[in-house]
Amino acid sequence: MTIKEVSEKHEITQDTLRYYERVGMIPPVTRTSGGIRNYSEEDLSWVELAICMRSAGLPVEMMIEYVRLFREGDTTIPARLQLLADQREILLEQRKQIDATIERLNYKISRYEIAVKTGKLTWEKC
Amino acid sequence: MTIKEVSEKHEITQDTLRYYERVGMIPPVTRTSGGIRNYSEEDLSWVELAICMRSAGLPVEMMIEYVRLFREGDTTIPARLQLLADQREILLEQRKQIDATIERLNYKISRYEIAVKTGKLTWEKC
DNA sequence: TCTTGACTTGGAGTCAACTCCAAGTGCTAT
DNA sequence: ATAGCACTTGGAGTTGACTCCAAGTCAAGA
Repeated sequence: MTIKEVSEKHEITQDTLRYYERVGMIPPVTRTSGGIRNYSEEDLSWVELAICMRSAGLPVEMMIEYVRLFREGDTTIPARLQLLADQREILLEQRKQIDATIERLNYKISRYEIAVKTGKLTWEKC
Repeated sequence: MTIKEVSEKHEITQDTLRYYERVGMIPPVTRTSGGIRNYSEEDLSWVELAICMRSAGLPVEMMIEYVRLFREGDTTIPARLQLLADQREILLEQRKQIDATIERLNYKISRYEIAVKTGKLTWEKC
């Protein structure tokens, strides 16, 4: 699969795909004899994983570390487990924060909906 | 309340508090006759709101817009309602993404936990 | 009064994560 | 075989959100 196809499939720029590879967020991608990227099934799995982690807001740095450990071999399995568990913890925390903010927005929105009918917003400061 | 007290209360640097005010993410803070910040109840509400929105990952830009509308008066109530509803939509989307990533991590972690016992990870590519 | 320390400002610097660019290479269709 | 286009690289530029700094001000205690 060419870089163009991958970029279209995942709605991500070619520049970003090259950037992910350059910084080590995914392992080096398979190339044609001419040096052109030709993403294999496995390369695609890495791309998909990277996009998934990034879209949840996890740092590029953590994926770089994960790939580094992965390429070091099976002895790093406990370290990888720890890394993934840490990131899950961060996401659970982040989700709590988002839920709190959604709740707050729900409250404000309900008050604004009433205000839209009356044309005036009562008591709250902000 | 002084900037020092506010920064300690919310575990945020004084620099960040001044930055929030400077860019208009919160309205201008009450000052003493000598020009020193003296946060009122209302100022504190704004700070708290700003911190809440930021901790969920919403952009500074949107709070600037909200404050701008707020200061324009009651005619902007429908616009503010729209703005808040849009941000809620973004957060709901973001939460979905986080949930998907947590699910993915759960799966990987469970596989790694098995691998830690056997010392070897079977089949998966990454 | 003089010093100390917390405050003020405007502006510059940093960091993560892209995003863009220039110069060069190589497949493909006419 | 040559024009055109998609690809390559290394490196520079951009954006958002802080974070730091220098120079100055002000209130309070020795």
